[in-house]
Amino acid sequence: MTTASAGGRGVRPDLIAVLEDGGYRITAPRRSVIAALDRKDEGGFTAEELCGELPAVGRATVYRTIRLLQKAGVICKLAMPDGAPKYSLARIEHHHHTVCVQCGAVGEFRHATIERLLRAIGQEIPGQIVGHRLEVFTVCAGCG
Amino acid sequence: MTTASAGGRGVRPDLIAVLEDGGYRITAPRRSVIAALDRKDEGGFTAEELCGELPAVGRATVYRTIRLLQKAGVICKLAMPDGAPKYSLARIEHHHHTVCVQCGAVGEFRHATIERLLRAIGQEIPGQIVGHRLEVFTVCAGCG
DNA sequence: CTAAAATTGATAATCCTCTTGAAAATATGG
DNA sequence: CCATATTTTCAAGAGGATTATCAATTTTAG
Repeated sequence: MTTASAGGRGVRPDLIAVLEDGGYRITAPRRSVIAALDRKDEGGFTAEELCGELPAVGRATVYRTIRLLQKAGVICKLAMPDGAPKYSLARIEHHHHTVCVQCGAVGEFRHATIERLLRAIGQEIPGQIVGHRLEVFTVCAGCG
Repeated sequence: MTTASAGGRGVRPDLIAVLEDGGYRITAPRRSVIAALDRKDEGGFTAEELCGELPAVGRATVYRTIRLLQKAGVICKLAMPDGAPKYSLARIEHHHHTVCVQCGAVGEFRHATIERLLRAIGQEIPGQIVGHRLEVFTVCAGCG
């Protein structure tokens, strides 16, 4: 298994490049948002949190940038146990999340067997699998 | 693997009994909600949808009854790909969901390997696993 | 440098889900 | 039946996330 949290923090995607590749302009506000994201180490974040960290950037722009990066696949939107939305930077290409039910900290992990398993399931359920979401709820080390 | 949808529709829990066991009163509005749930065959439902089907039952009561059944474990709250909440009746004890990204139909399935896998993951991630959520997004047979 | 095209930002609006409060109705044990 | 605790209702609204508006600003190609 691979974790983004413990030890090697996984690969940090070059978000600027992602925007460039998408044909978007590299503006100061976008740089700010990306810088803030780069500063984030672990744990996921809410849109509002990001807005708070970037008083100089308008809320709309923060949301718009999140959406861009989401479409590009480098940000995932995920749901807390209660359904509240949270975002997390995709450091591992394809991965799943752990969410601490106490503090809300988000981690990433990848487990090859899961992918294999999903393929197996795909052959058994009607219809075609186009995606999935796996969230493991935990009480993290800090909260335990 | 077991599916609730295809073929045998799984076991329908006795929702009235669930409430009785919980020490709750069996009232007419609760019967209505339960009857509506029993009528539901597949696909999950939104709270608002249920309210619409039961004009005689107050919204608050619908929500409260959902919550009761949720706590009792016979209704699951799940999230559509966009995060919108939806509920589904738990016909299979412990299970996961398929969600059609086109029509939103929800199915249930169970795959023993997943449970085993989660246990394996538990030994590798920090903290303690207290739950999980697995949703497989599909384009269902009808929409394909 | 210049103009066209893209982007921003402040605010308010919007959309949703879900909860509240107070009064009226109902289930249930004895 | 009665008394009592539980439940229901309705309407209003809390609360949250996200989006609309649109004039003003900024980027970028040429």
